[in-house]
Order: sequence, then structure tokens, then C-alpha cells
Amino acid sequence: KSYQHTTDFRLNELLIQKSPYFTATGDMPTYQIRAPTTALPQGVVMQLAEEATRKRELRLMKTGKACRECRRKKKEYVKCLENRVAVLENQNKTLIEELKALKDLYCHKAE
DNA sequence: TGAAGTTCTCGTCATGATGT
DNA sequence: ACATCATGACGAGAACTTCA
Repeated sequence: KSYQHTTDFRLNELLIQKSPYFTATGDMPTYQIRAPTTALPQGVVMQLAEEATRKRELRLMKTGKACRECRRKKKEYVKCLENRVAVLENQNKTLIEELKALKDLYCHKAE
């Protein structure tokens, strides 16, 4: 199922963004109603647009929050992997040294 | 020192997965 | 069937680096 079949998409279709960026004064983006092509009464169109705007803002807020959380988890995961790499590198180093020592010991015994 | 290039951060969109 | 969530992809702007 594609995004274009969702309710959100259909509601968004009612809107066009006046400015893609937040206004200099406030934090809210501004929208306007797409030129009405249907025979719907103006009041209904307004209501639909308000509903669409509200839903859109809510969805964007939720997505933004989810995204921040997702990035935080990803960072944490990467940090864990990096720690693990460091631990394994240390272990590897220790084992190499141990092997070297055992080899030396073995050589001296053989003499 | 400032223009150009690079990296980082954030918001948004699109989509698959999962829940109801 | 539809809603919701998690996350990859993308673009824009900020912050940082490099170099003439």
C-alpha cells in the first residue's frame, strides 16, 4: 500500500503550503486551501482544510518525535558497537601477546 | 579572512511492519 | 481496511575545516 492511498495523503491534497519554511515570527508553517474545484460549500471546504491542517501538524509532531527517538537509539547502538570493537581489539591484543609468550617458552624448551 | 567544500543535525516524506 | 510506529532517504541550513 502506498502513501498515496492513505487518509493523510488525501487530506494533505486539500492543502498547499504557502511557505515551506517556518515564518520569521512564529513557529508554525502557514498553509492555504487548494483552490476548490468541487461544488462543496465554502464552509465545508474550510472545515475540511482545518481538519487536514490539524491532522497534518499532529502527524508531523509525532513523526518528528519518533525520528529523534530513532536517532537517539541508533547513536546508542553505534556507541555499543564501538565499545565492543574496543573490547575485542584489546582481547585480540592480549591473546596475540599470550601466544607469542607461549611460543617463546616452547622454543626455549626445545633447545 | 572569506569563499568553497565537507560534515552534522534536523524536519519531512515514503514505506514496510505490526496492531486493532 | 485502516491507524500507528520505526526507520531509511532526502534536502536545507548550521557548523566546521581547508586553502588561496
